[in-house]
Amino acid sequence: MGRQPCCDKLGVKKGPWTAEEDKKLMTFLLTHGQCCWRAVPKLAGLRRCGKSCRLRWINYLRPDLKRGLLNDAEEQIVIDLHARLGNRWSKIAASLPGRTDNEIKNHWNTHIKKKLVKMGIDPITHEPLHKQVTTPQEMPREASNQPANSDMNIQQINTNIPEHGICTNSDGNSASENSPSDDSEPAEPNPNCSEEDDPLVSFILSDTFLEDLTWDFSTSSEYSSADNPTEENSLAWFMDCNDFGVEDFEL
DNA sequence: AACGACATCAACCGCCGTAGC
DNA sequence: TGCTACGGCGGTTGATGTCGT
Repeated sequence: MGRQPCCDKLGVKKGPWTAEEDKKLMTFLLTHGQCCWRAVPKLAGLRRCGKSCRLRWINYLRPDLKRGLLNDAEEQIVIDLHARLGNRWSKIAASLPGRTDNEIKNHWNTHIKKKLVKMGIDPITHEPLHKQVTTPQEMPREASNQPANSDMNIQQINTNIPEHGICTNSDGNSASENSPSDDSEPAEPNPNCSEEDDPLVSFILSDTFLEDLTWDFSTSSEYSSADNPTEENSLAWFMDCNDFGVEDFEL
């Protein structure tokens, strides 16, 4: 026998979350922390699937989330990382504190994609649209919606592939815009645009940066005393960070 | 003011890798 | 060793909001 089922489908509520459900989930998680998601709905008194609770917390309730549209700098980071990583939204989100993979994915599909197309850049390959020559050999890659380097692992990507995107050339355009990568092979590192040349990219891709993303809300000094974080402090932090008011939770 | 088209985004679905039994 | 649940991920959907006519 394996484990017990994740959640019995019967009696599990779906659809938009109510303020009361949010309150229950948030209070539970702030009090007990994240344990096994399967147990969360039961312990928190929710008729939801554990997966649903996890998603709600990560995408909406998590106190360290940023609100609002991505700014230009964040957008540029997304574009650059997408050029390297493809649709690995969670990896991209890990480089943007306070942003979720879902949020970035949505923003990509609704804003950035169109912006790139307007600029004449293929949002999938990040190459100029007019250079797109579809050969039979290239079809599978396009069909899989992956960039040329998608089969490389992250380490390879971070160490081997050319760095282009945020880096700008002398015209002020992003290097990826004018990338002469007509061949589908991983190009040699661009001497004019390397990771080392771009401190922002270098920092984002460094282990130090990623390790700093602890998301440990309880350690936020502004809203919790350093040695004794309380639920009240956490709630205060949350209320400051979210655009709905206290009255929504009837607190 | 009413309607349809389009845009946005929260949430669901299904798949995959990992780990427990 | 194989089965199964868990956690996580990316793709997709549908409800809602906004804009144009």
